[in-house]
Amino acid sequence: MQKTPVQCQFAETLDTIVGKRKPQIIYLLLQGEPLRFNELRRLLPNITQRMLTLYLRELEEEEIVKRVVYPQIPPKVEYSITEYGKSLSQILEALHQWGAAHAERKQLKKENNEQTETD
Amino acid sequence: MQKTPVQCQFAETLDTIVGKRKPQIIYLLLQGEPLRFNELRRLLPNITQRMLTLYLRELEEEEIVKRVVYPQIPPKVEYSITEYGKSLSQILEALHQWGAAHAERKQLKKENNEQTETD
DNA sequence: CCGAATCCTTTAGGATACTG
DNA sequence: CAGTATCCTAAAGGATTCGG
Repeated sequence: MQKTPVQCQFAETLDTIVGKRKPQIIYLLLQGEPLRFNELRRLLPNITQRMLTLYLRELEEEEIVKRVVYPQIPPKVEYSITEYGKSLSQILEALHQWGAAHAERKQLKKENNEQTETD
Repeated sequence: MQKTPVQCQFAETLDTIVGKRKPQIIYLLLQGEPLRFNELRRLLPNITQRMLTLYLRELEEEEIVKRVVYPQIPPKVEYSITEYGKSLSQILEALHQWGAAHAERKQLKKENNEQTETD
């Protein structure tokens, strides 16, 4: 019985959340309100139907997101976060906060460079 | 003055830590001990010199990792985590733990499927 | 409204050989 | 020992078109 290597732990998690706009999709659904396909589309600037569909299928596959089809004309499909998906909340928040701090730091560094260049 | 969109916060962070073995490199250096190039190579199964170099350069660029060259023959270079790099610790831990839990869940699900297939 | 199917471009990652 | 330099493949992302 082989212990799962450290490497895989990261890979498992990152495979789940990595993708150009996957984190944002999860983040939007973590707000609690179910969202329809075209609502998500509007909230994700310039995303193609293909990519949105792909991301949602992947998230559905891993039971992060629940897909509910209302059999009516015109069709209506709602996506919402699952209980399991909510377990990603801390990670997303951590990523979000670090990103903000990082951007700030970059900005400061840039200003410092501009400062010292004129010395 | 435009507010940084939510999307970018995730992108900033993920750009920093995403890569097939980047998280593991950070994780290894977070242990505290500086590591030499070939030590890292040994600790990262099957990584090529090229990829290790690339990852390290990227991390150095973002000041996550500090590179120290000892001018001697044969050459000696040590890589260590920076104070700033340590701020990634929580994120890495969170990813690590979720990955472990996720793997466990997957395993349970698989067992359940095998169970119900024989009903 | 919510997709599937097809085709195309870009990038990440790797194999291999060479060097101060 | 610690890298560079080339070349190559697979996968991610995207543009566009079609359909129930």
